[in-house]
Amino acid sequence: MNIDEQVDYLMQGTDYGDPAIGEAMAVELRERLVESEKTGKPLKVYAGYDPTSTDLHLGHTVSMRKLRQFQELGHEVYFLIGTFTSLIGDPSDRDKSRPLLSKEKVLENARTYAEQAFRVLDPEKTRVCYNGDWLAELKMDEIFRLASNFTAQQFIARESFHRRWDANEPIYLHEFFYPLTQGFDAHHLEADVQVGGTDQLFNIVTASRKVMTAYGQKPNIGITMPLLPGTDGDQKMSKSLGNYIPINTTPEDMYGKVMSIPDKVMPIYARLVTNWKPDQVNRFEAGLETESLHPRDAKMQLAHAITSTFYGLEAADAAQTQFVTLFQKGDVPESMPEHVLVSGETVLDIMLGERMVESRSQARRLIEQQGVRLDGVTVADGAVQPEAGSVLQVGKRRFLRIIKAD
RNA sequence: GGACGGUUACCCAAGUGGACAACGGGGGCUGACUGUAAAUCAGCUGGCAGAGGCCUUCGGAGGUUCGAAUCCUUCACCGUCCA
Repeated sequence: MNIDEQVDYLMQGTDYGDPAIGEAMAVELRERLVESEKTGKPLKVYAGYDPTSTDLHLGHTVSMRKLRQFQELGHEVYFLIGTFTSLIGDPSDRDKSRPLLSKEKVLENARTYAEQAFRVLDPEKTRVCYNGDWLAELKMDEIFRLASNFTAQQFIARESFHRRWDANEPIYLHEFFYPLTQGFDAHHLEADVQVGGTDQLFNIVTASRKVMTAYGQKPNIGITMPLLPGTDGDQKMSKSLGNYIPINTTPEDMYGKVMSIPDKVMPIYARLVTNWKPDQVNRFEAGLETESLHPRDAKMQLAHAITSTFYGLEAADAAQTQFVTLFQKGDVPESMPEHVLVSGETVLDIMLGERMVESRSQARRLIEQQGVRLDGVTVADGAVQPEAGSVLQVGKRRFLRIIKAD
């Protein structure tokens, strides 16, 4: 790829709200790429992820894919785990402050982050770092120096703070420091490029660049990507909203969760979380618009494509087959957990013993609601004693094969 | 430090002495329907027991009362405003 193609490739899919910012960033990126080619020094590219929970999800992979593209072009990627910043909590686009996490919790969450990230990133070309390593060492005078580059008004003007200010809701002082610490990360890493979601626009474009400038560095280039909506199709994907698709799950679960997204967000998913080429995405969207592509088939393609990038083609095929069997044909899956029958056991006993339900009351309720089947026949009475060889189905998704002891 | 307000089930939130296992919404679950785990509609959503009974729950502890989520005391935590 020549430089212009590289710029196009790297700017593809970015979103800045204000197109002027995007153009400015593209120009700077081009300069930086030219320079890198001349000196032979790869660009330092980073994105930070706050370990506020144990799971990375599809939403995180949007920026990770962008990092991956930089890797493909030979640049150096820093996968920054925000062990320090997550203690503060990013106030971006939140209307509530987040409770402070404990240090232990953060470290526990961070433990498998890198591992999960390597499902997208190239481990060979990725450096993992933790911002607690340097942020915890910051001295007060340095923090003051950083803070003196900003005014309270600049922060209050941000929508997330503004809303809270008007609503008389608390804005804690430490929340102001989040963007500063992020800026310090960029400074510490001597980053050329910082990748993040559009909600990071202020943190990256205003805060980080200003901090770097204050340190006499060349400000990093911001690459901001659109936010991926969650499975509700409305709000941004996040664990706390429960509308997320984790990376660390089963292929079947991932496939099914993608199938549950509303039709309207299929194009965004195609654009942000598949490996499809732009013309492929365009064909997909056009197919949906002209209705030459059936929405169900489209979603199946999407689910298959997404699942296969994380688990491989074979697993995606199997997940698809299972989905068709279970939900389109209403059949029983090929494999399922087994339960060794103890004589005298009732359906109720088994449901509870195998933790298919949390309590006997819940089991009773399910039976009343006709949600429990034995070999496809609705169970009317929890006291029924199943025979070995039968299949117990609870709800749509939970299956158990009852086998006899040998 | 002062004034006022708050703490209710997974989340938001009503309830201010009995009819409260606690309105309503969200979420979740089940069923019907379907192209999907979408949308829509209906039901369920503390536990134990099963003909309607018992136990635990409304920040913690104690008290008043035949009876308390509701009143009193006290403790803890939180918020807004004023300093």
